[in-house]
Amino acid sequence: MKRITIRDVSERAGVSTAAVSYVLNGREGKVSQETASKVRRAASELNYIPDFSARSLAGTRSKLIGVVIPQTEDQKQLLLQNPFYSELVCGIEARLRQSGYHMILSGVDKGEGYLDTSMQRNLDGAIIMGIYQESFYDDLKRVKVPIVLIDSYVNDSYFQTVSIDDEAGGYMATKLLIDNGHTNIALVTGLIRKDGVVEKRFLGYKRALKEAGLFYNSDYVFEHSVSYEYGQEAAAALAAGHPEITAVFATSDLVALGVLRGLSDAGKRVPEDVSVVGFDDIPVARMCNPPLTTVRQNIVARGAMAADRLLKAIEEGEDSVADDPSVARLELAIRQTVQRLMPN
Amino acid sequence: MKRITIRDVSERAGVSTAAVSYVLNGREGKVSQETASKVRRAASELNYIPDFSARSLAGTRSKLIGVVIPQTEDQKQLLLQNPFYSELVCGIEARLRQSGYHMILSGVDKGEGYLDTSMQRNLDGAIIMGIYQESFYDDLKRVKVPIVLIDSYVNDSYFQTVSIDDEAGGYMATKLLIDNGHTNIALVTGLIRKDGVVEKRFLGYKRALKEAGLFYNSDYVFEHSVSYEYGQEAAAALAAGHPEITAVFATSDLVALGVLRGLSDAGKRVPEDVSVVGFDDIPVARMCNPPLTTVRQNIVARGAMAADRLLKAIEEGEDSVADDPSVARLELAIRQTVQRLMPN
DNA sequence: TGATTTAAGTTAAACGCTTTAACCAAATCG
DNA sequence: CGATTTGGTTAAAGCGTTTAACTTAAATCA
Repeated sequence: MKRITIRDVSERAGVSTAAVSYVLNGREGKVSQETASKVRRAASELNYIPDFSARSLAGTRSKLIGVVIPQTEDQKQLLLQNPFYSELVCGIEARLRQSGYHMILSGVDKGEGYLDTSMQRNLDGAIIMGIYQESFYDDLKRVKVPIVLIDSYVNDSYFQTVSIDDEAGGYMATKLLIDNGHTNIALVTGLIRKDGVVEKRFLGYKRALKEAGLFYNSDYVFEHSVSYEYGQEAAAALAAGHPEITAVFATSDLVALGVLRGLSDAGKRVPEDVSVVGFDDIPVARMCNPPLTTVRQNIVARGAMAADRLLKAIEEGEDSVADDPSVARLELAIRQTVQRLMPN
Repeated sequence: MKRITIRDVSERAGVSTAAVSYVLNGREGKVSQETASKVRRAASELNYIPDFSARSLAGTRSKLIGVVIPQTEDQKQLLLQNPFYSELVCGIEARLRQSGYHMILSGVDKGEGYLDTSMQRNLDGAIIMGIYQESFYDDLKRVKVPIVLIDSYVNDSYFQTVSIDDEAGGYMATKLLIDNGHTNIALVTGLIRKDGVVEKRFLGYKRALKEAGLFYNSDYVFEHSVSYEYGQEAAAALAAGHPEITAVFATSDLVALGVLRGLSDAGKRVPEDVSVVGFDDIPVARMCNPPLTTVRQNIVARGAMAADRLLKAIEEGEDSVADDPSVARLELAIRQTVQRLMPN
């Protein structure tokens, strides 16, 4: 399939290639209405498709966005198995496509090497999900291209963020349990790093307890990793060691699912014996058995927000960047894993 | 960040840019060991990163692979929510990255417009999942670039495929149920199109029945769409209309999960009253309650296979393409949704 | 020894596009 | 009426690579 170039179009329209370029890039005022329409006609008759490599080389936009998600430690695979990330990617892709951009999706190895990718491909911008080591963010800044962070509390005004109020979410979940009469409420969660998503949710948990006049008992927090397996493990430990616990707040649905299984294996019924609330509302949350009560964030919408912000920054230049972080809305998805505690 | 070009490297090494290019692309024999190492040193001292746009323009490989997955009808979003696709993408991405390629992930609108993308970006190849209208494949062929199809029985030797033995899988699932004493076995499935994945599984189902001397009863096949919702719906219908049914084969785990819910809503217990077997073994299959017995295909591995095939075709040229389709292995994942039927 | 092949590099064109400086009428001005 | 502006257009210079064609020097051969 022979490539149709801008030159072919210009010849057909009887104008110069520059004129064609002007028309096709919407440089108003540089060209008369008449030639503009001649050019457009020629282009569509020839079925002209611009070559983005050439465009990119010539110094304009590549219309390529880098999207980074964490990868599994062992296999070096994308963490796309985590529905949370897939959903985000869905939201991002749809919005980018709609604006004529394409997405290069990749995992990064310990935060290294992405600088190369970015330069090789002349990326116009990037969306980064997850948390990486410091040096990764330094690299990112050196590329001098707009960047949006999702799920990250990196404190640097260079980056834009699209976040949720994790603290409020943690509070909502815990409050729901308290309102249902629970007082011994466990927290099952990934590692609580300083300034991480998880820490905020943890803080919300503590605030709710305090507000209700309940003691915060550090024996009730099970903290390790964000995975189904850990949820299961923690539930087993908790059922065995703390029979007085009647409710669990898991800071991620994936973990909550594990908790469900762990409790069931330990002979506890949900929600009769123990209530459980998760966080995220990934699609499985409503498919599992019993359907999981959880804190819903509209993940797809959040992806779209991130894309919007990025595109805005790219197209309207640095100046347009709002430095208030976008904060997506949160609500409770009440399903069947929380039950009022019957005083016995 | 000023871009370091091949010219900078050449000057530093005291050779021509051509020499640098030869060295960096491993053109053996064009250049002496001595200059080669001078060049390499210079390149690494300057931290040279080649510009892929320029490479692509100059007529060599873009090192970009297009990956296409279906999108939802309504929202125009990627169907990445379906874990089956996410897993494939994981496998593909890991392998591509490892070989220095990048992936442009996108959905296509009714099979249209992808030709453009492909030409704009000078894609080196593409991996297509799902099934599209005829014209899409015609477009694909016109780009003259290697293409691997996943989950598609398009009968055209131009395309390479990475498939599984769907018929055998359908047979395995059904046989498992028969071996457990079931005779009234329903099939819940997406639309059975001619030459589709689903048809093959359906054929396996029929073969197992026939082989066991059981009647094929078309009232027992519930055929509509591959979704949780439909599984739920079908299960309701089946429980209400055919109480004699004691087992269900769902041709996809997503559907099977719906069936689980539908049965439970209808007051049927799984596996005590009705046994269920799914297909795919997506991660949720082991997380749901009870854990789903299903036909396992190693989805991630299949993605990797697809990537391997594609890279081979790209790097070793057309001639190297094996025209035997790769067929991935299948096995039963026995969990807790199938029970021996007690004669009453 | 002289002719010929080979090895090691270099030069310069090409890839398809954007963009700037220059150009040319035609219109406007003093 | 000559000088200046202006709207419209063009030719040409990159952008960073690759590669075919060419050069030169050294090695091989008869």
